[in-house]
Parts: sequence; structure tokens; C-alpha cells
Amino acid sequence: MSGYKIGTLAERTHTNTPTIRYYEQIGLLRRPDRQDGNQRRYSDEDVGRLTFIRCREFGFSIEQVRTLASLVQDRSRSCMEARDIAQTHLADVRAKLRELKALEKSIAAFVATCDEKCVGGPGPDCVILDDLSVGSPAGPSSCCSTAVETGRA
Amino acid sequence: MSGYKIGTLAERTHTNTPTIRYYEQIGLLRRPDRQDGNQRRYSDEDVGRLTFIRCREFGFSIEQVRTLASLVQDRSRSCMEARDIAQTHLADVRAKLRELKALEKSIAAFVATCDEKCVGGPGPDCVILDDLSVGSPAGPSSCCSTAVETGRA
DNA sequence: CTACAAGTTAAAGCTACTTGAAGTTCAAGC
DNA sequence: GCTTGAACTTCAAGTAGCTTTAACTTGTAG
Repeated sequence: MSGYKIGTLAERTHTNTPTIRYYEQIGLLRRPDRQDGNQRRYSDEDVGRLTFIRCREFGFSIEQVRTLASLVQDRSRSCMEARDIAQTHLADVRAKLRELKALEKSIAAFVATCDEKCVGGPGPDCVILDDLSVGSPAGPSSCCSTAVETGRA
Repeated sequence: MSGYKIGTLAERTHTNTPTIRYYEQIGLLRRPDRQDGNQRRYSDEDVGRLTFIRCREFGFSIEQVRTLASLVQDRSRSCMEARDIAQTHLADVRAKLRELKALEKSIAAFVATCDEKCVGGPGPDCVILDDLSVGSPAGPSSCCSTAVETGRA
């Protein structure tokens, strides 16, 4: 009678039902009570917990989330530990952000070059494809070659 | 005698050797000639091709790279097709960039809140952990709850 | 000639889920 | 009470894009 079915929990937390069962399986969610017909029944606590777990969507790994969640449960450990995890993750996010910005720049440049040089010209004389091409290890100059230098290192 | 060994190719393209063999297996790289002792021998062309394939590092999927690579090989198709793939990918990258920025903001906020409110205070009274906590579906206000609203939708 | 580094294959492992098959239960309408 | 169809159940396999392992062979320096 009381409590949510798995579908309702899924809806409220924007999670797929198989994912919920998967989280239970790997021990990220507790095993919920079962109804007469063996169906899972969830409480508001579960909604809270699962909402928290959805931190994953923001790039925390399952293991990080597991740690964060255990910190929440085990108050004897410092909340500064949670801070540190977040701090580390913040650094990762910022690094990724930088890479992605470089990537954006080089793809945009590639598209721009295409627009300039290939205007309606499908043919075999396309400069861009030459630049991209396989057989020019001497000194290719656009797209990926550029991107490699811009984005990495 | 002539040509590079797999290790050399790996070095020149910043790829792991198993990855090269994997690419060969899935048909992204051609099967190279073999030396007497059955070892793979690569040419400069392979260096070029693999360098190109490393576009993957910039978020293109294997399938996208496969298409791009086939465009390079089959000149009868338009280079505008390559442009379009890049264009689509650019949109994806920009979307990801926005999400990531929102995420950065909320994690930074979380860390800042920790620094303010938990200064050296490990104990069970930590406010942050309450906010993060499982049992507060009423209206949690920091970290992931914030992140969920900021980053999504 | 003896090490040992680097190559070979095939198969399994990884993360974080998603998908499929095959069957059961619930809720509504008649 | 019965039927229908959505939603639930379990277990197993599939997905991407590699990485890792095992067990073996080949190449090269001293």
C-alpha cells in the first residue's frame, strides 16, 4: 500500500528502472521492502538517496559517489573528506573544460575552412580532404593535426 | 628491414600497441605487411592514417571516424559531408561545454560552502552532510541538488 | 649462447549501464 | 469474475572502446 513502486521512483529521480535495479545489485542502493507480490516498495528516503546518487551525472564515478554516500551515513568521518573529493573532482572538471574548449576551437576552425574552401565543391580537388589525408605525414596543417597540438600536450 | 614495428608506430602516434591491434581488428586500420617472423611492419601512410584516427581523442566516435576516414579515401563523395559531421560534433561539444561549466560552478560552490561552514569541524554537526543527506527530500539546497537543477533541464 | 625486451594470439576484464527473453502481478473495464 | 495490457520480476547477454592477462615466439645486445 504505502511507498512508491520502482517506476514511480524512476520517474521522480529521472532514472531508468533497470538502472535502479542495477544500483541495488552493486550495493549503491539498499534492498527495499517487498510488497505481497514481490514488487519493490520505496520510501522518501530512497528518493533522497537516489537523487544524491545521481551526482553521477556530473561526472563523479560510482566509487566516488559510494564514498560520498558513506560519508553521509557515517558521521564519525569528517565532512572535509567530502570537500576533498569534491575539490579533486573540481580540478578534473576544470581540466576537461580546458580540453573541450581547445577542441571546440579546432573543430570550429575546421568547419570554417571547409566553408571557405569547399563552397559547393564536392569534387576530388577538395583541399580539406587533402589536409586530413592519410598520406601526408610531412606537415599536415588542419583539423586533427592542428587539434592534436592544440588540445593535447 | 623497411617500415616501422608496431611499437614505433605506437610511439609516433601516441597510441598503445594493443589499441593499434584493436583498430586493425575492427577494420579501422588496414592489415599491415608482415615481416619474416610474422611481425607487423608499418609505413608512413599508416602513421598518417592512425594520426588521423586519433581524432577520436577529440570526442568523435569510432563510427564517425570511420566515416571521415572513408570520405578521405573515397573522393567521389563531398568534402561537405566531412564538414557536416564536424558541424554536428561541434554542436555536441558546445552543449557538453555548457553542462560542464554549470557543473564547475556548482562543485565550486559546494567546496566554498564546506570551507565556510565546516572549518576544521569534523563532527556530526556538519551542515553540508545534512544538505547532501539521504533523508531530506523536502528541500535540499546544496551540491547535487543544486547541480541537478543547474546542470540539467 | 643467454637474457631479456618486444612481438604474437586469443580471451577475459573494465565501467556503467542497456537490452532482451520469458515469465508474473497489478489495476481497470466489462 | 475475467480479460487485457501495462508494469513488474529475474537472469543473461550486449554495448563502447579499449586494457589486461596468459602463454608463447621472435629479435637483439652482450
